[in-house]
Order: sequence, then C-alpha cells, then structure tokens
Amino acid sequence: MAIAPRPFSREFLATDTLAAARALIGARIARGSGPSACVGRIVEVEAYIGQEDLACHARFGYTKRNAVMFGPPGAAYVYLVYGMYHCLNVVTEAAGRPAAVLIRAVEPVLGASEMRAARLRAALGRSPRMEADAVARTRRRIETLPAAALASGPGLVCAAFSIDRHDDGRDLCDEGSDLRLELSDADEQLAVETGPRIGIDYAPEPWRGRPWRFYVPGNRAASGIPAK
DNA sequence: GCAAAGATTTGCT
DNA sequence: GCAAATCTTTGCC
Repeated sequence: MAIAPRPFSREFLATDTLAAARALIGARIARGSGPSACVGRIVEVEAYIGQEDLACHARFGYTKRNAVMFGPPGAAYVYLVYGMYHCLNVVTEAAGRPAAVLIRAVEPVLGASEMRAARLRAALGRSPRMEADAVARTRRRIETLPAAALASGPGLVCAAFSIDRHDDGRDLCDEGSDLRLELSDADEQLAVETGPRIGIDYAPEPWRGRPWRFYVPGNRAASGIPAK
C-alpha cells in the first residue's frame, strides 16, 4: 500500500527562498487525480529573489504579469515566455516581497503516457496550420521520446502538465488543488548541486553569476543544459 | 503609440 | 551550431 503524500509546507516557503529551492528538489508536483493523474519529481529549479535581483521579473516593480509574486507564498506564478512557452514558479517569502522558484525540470513518476499526450497537444496546438508531414514528424518525435525527456525543461514541464496562465495564482499547497506540490516519505534524499541560472545573460553581475540554480547531478531529466 | 527583447524549444545547415 | 517561431511586456518617443 502506498504512503499517502502530504502537501508541501507553506510556512517553509514563506521564509528563505534559497532553502525552499533546495527543499523543492525531490518534492513532487501533481496534476489531477484518479487514473489520469500526473505526478513528477522535481529535479531542477532556480531561485529569483526580490526586486534587487536584476534577473527577476520583479526588477521593474509590481506589474500585471508578476502580480502573483507579490502575493502570499505557495501560489503558482505562471507566465508566457518567447510568445510560446509557459513557465511555472512557486511563490516564496512573505506577501509583499516578490520571490519565486522556477521549476525547470521534472522526472515523471506517474502518468507518463498522459504527459506524452499533453506534450503532443501542446506541440500541435502551437502550430495549427502545420502541414501533414510536419504533423507526422512531430507526432513521431514526441511518441519516441524517453520518459525522462517529457518534462526536462521549464517550457516542457508546463506542456507535460498542461500548465498555462489559467493556473496563475493557484494555491500549490492546498491538497485539494488540481495542481499541487506534495512530499512523499517514499522518496529518498537526493544529491543536489548548484550553479548559475540559465538564460539570464541580460542580468549584470553579481546576479548573473549567483549560484541560484539547484539540480540533481547526472539526472537524465535535468541534464538538458545548454552547451555554452 | 511603437520598437525591442525575452527565466525556450525546435529544426535545419 | 545557429536561427526561427511567436506574442506579451517593457521602455522610450
């Protein structure tokens, strides 16, 4: 019999974003319930902390897009990047202080076939006018992906779990939520390494070099690191 | 009001 | 290894 998961502690998210980021490694993200439920283990995250962090979306202050980051901890901050992909963050620290942890990669635990179907829906939905042979190529590519590659990037996590801006502001610490964070006693402690955040070349030092990316070394789902 | 760039992924050279 | 795809948000005129 399976051990019942418990919701991720909001009080813990409320204090220190770097500690929260580290603790989120190995935690689970869950979507839905019953036979179509999807569950994954978080294996890569990044911390974005406050208006002073010039890599953080809050660096321009309060805006319509980043409003949720200024709210209470435990909420989902979901935004659209590059006009096509969504990114999921977990809001941290007390209300009024904008900080969050970006979920960069997840290892499928349950519902991999559901995630694959969601990836396909996302890919085809993005380009509605794709030619028939392009559709076939895309379908073949996604159908042959190893399970570990289904959510191995921030945009892919959202595609696999069908996360979009409808989920912006959702409470991830509520066990009744359709999208939520969970801890399971069945999970062993994972090794964690740190490094600079990815894709923030626009940020000046010291922010660009801050080792605020946390990941499980050698994990296949987390290994999608740009070559540069 | 308009131009520019972005916490990415994919496909082609 | 590089550039395109795509659209919201930001920043300047």
